[in-house]
Amino acid sequence: MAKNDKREDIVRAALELIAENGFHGAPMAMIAERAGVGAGTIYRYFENKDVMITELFQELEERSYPLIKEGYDPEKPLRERFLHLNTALINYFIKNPIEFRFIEQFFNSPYGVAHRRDTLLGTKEGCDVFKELFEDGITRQVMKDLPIVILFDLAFGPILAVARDHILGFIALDDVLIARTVEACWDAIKR
Amino acid sequence: MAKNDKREDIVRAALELIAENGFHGAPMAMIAERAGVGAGTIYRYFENKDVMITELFQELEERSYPLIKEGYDPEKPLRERFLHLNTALINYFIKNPIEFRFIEQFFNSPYGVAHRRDTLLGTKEGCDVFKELFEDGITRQVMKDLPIVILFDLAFGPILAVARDHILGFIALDDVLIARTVEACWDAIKR
DNA sequence: TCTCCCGGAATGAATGTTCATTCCTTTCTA
DNA sequence: TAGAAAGGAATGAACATTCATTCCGGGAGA
Repeated sequence: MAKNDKREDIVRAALELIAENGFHGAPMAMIAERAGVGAGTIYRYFENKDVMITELFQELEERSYPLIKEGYDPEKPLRERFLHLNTALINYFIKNPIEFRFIEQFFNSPYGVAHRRDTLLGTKEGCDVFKELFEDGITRQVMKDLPIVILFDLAFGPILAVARDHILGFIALDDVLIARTVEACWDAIKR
Repeated sequence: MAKNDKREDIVRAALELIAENGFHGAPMAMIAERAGVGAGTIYRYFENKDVMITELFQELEERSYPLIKEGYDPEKPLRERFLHLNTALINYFIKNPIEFRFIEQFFNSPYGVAHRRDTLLGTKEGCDVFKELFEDGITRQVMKDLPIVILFDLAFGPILAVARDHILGFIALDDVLIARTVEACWDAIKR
């Protein structure tokens, strides 16, 4: 029990500090202090900082994936499925700003490039639902016949940008604005 | 003459190393070595690393802005103007991958957030042409009536993502693919 | 024409700081 | 009381920055 508590404290502290200040604004000593833990203790739970960051990301991924798929019905029409997923995604981001900022940092770092390479090219599970959705959309001629990667970019590029602008305070998203933004993404990929 | 040469060498070396390895993979000593210059020499041209990075970005901005505006005709119809600008932008990125990667690093760092704040909220010149274009599009009811910031994100989010994926080798863009991607961005923002 | 200085430019070893990681000590727990 | 867990001072590597020293071009004087 105490073991998991301590690990949880470290994870939360690392997440917060990295989200706030980036990887290089989150020294291990500072993470330890915020977690209320000795500097050496972190190394009882994680081999080193790199491993810690990678595991942190994986845990976030596993935690968020079910939330985003919640209520997803693969029998519904394509458009509806897309709107559902993208709305869930943007809502997850703005309701979990700390997590979002960490994910952003992760993707914009060497870790993220490797991860993207595995996901897009390799044989790694992950965005299965999205991939299926796009492949389905192309074969049924509902979406533009573009490489999957470009469809991804058209669909998620703006979502990430909008979420970031909301979290940084450049816009104030509400449900209406979110719905209209997601619709606009649909316009970009639909035929 | 020799003076500018040396400064040029430093700028080029810094640009390359930061684009390749990020800010933290480009120590001053390494920049100096690649520039063929003593470590102390850099400080004859730039007050410190922060100032160097900021000036680097400003120089890139000044150099690229005219290239993107080249051939832009404010009298043409909105759609045509948008396609022209966005195509020029993506072409600039994929023809200058080093510059693109540096700009990406810059925007995904505390430097970039400050810059974005100034550009979007403050009274800083910069994306005048784009801002005018979007405002024009909204008042003429050709574009969706969304906050300018969201239109920016819909238009440029995918462009950045696609350029990155091309440069990292995840897709191979050609003129046709570029044209179709830019059209898709137009679909996202048009009414 | 040749020599000798002078001053700014360039250099890179030295400095001080920040950090990840280690490892010996202390504190729990069973 | 033994053994595991936690703590945090110590270590050493990596860095940005400084500064005493060297280099070099060109101008004055012979």
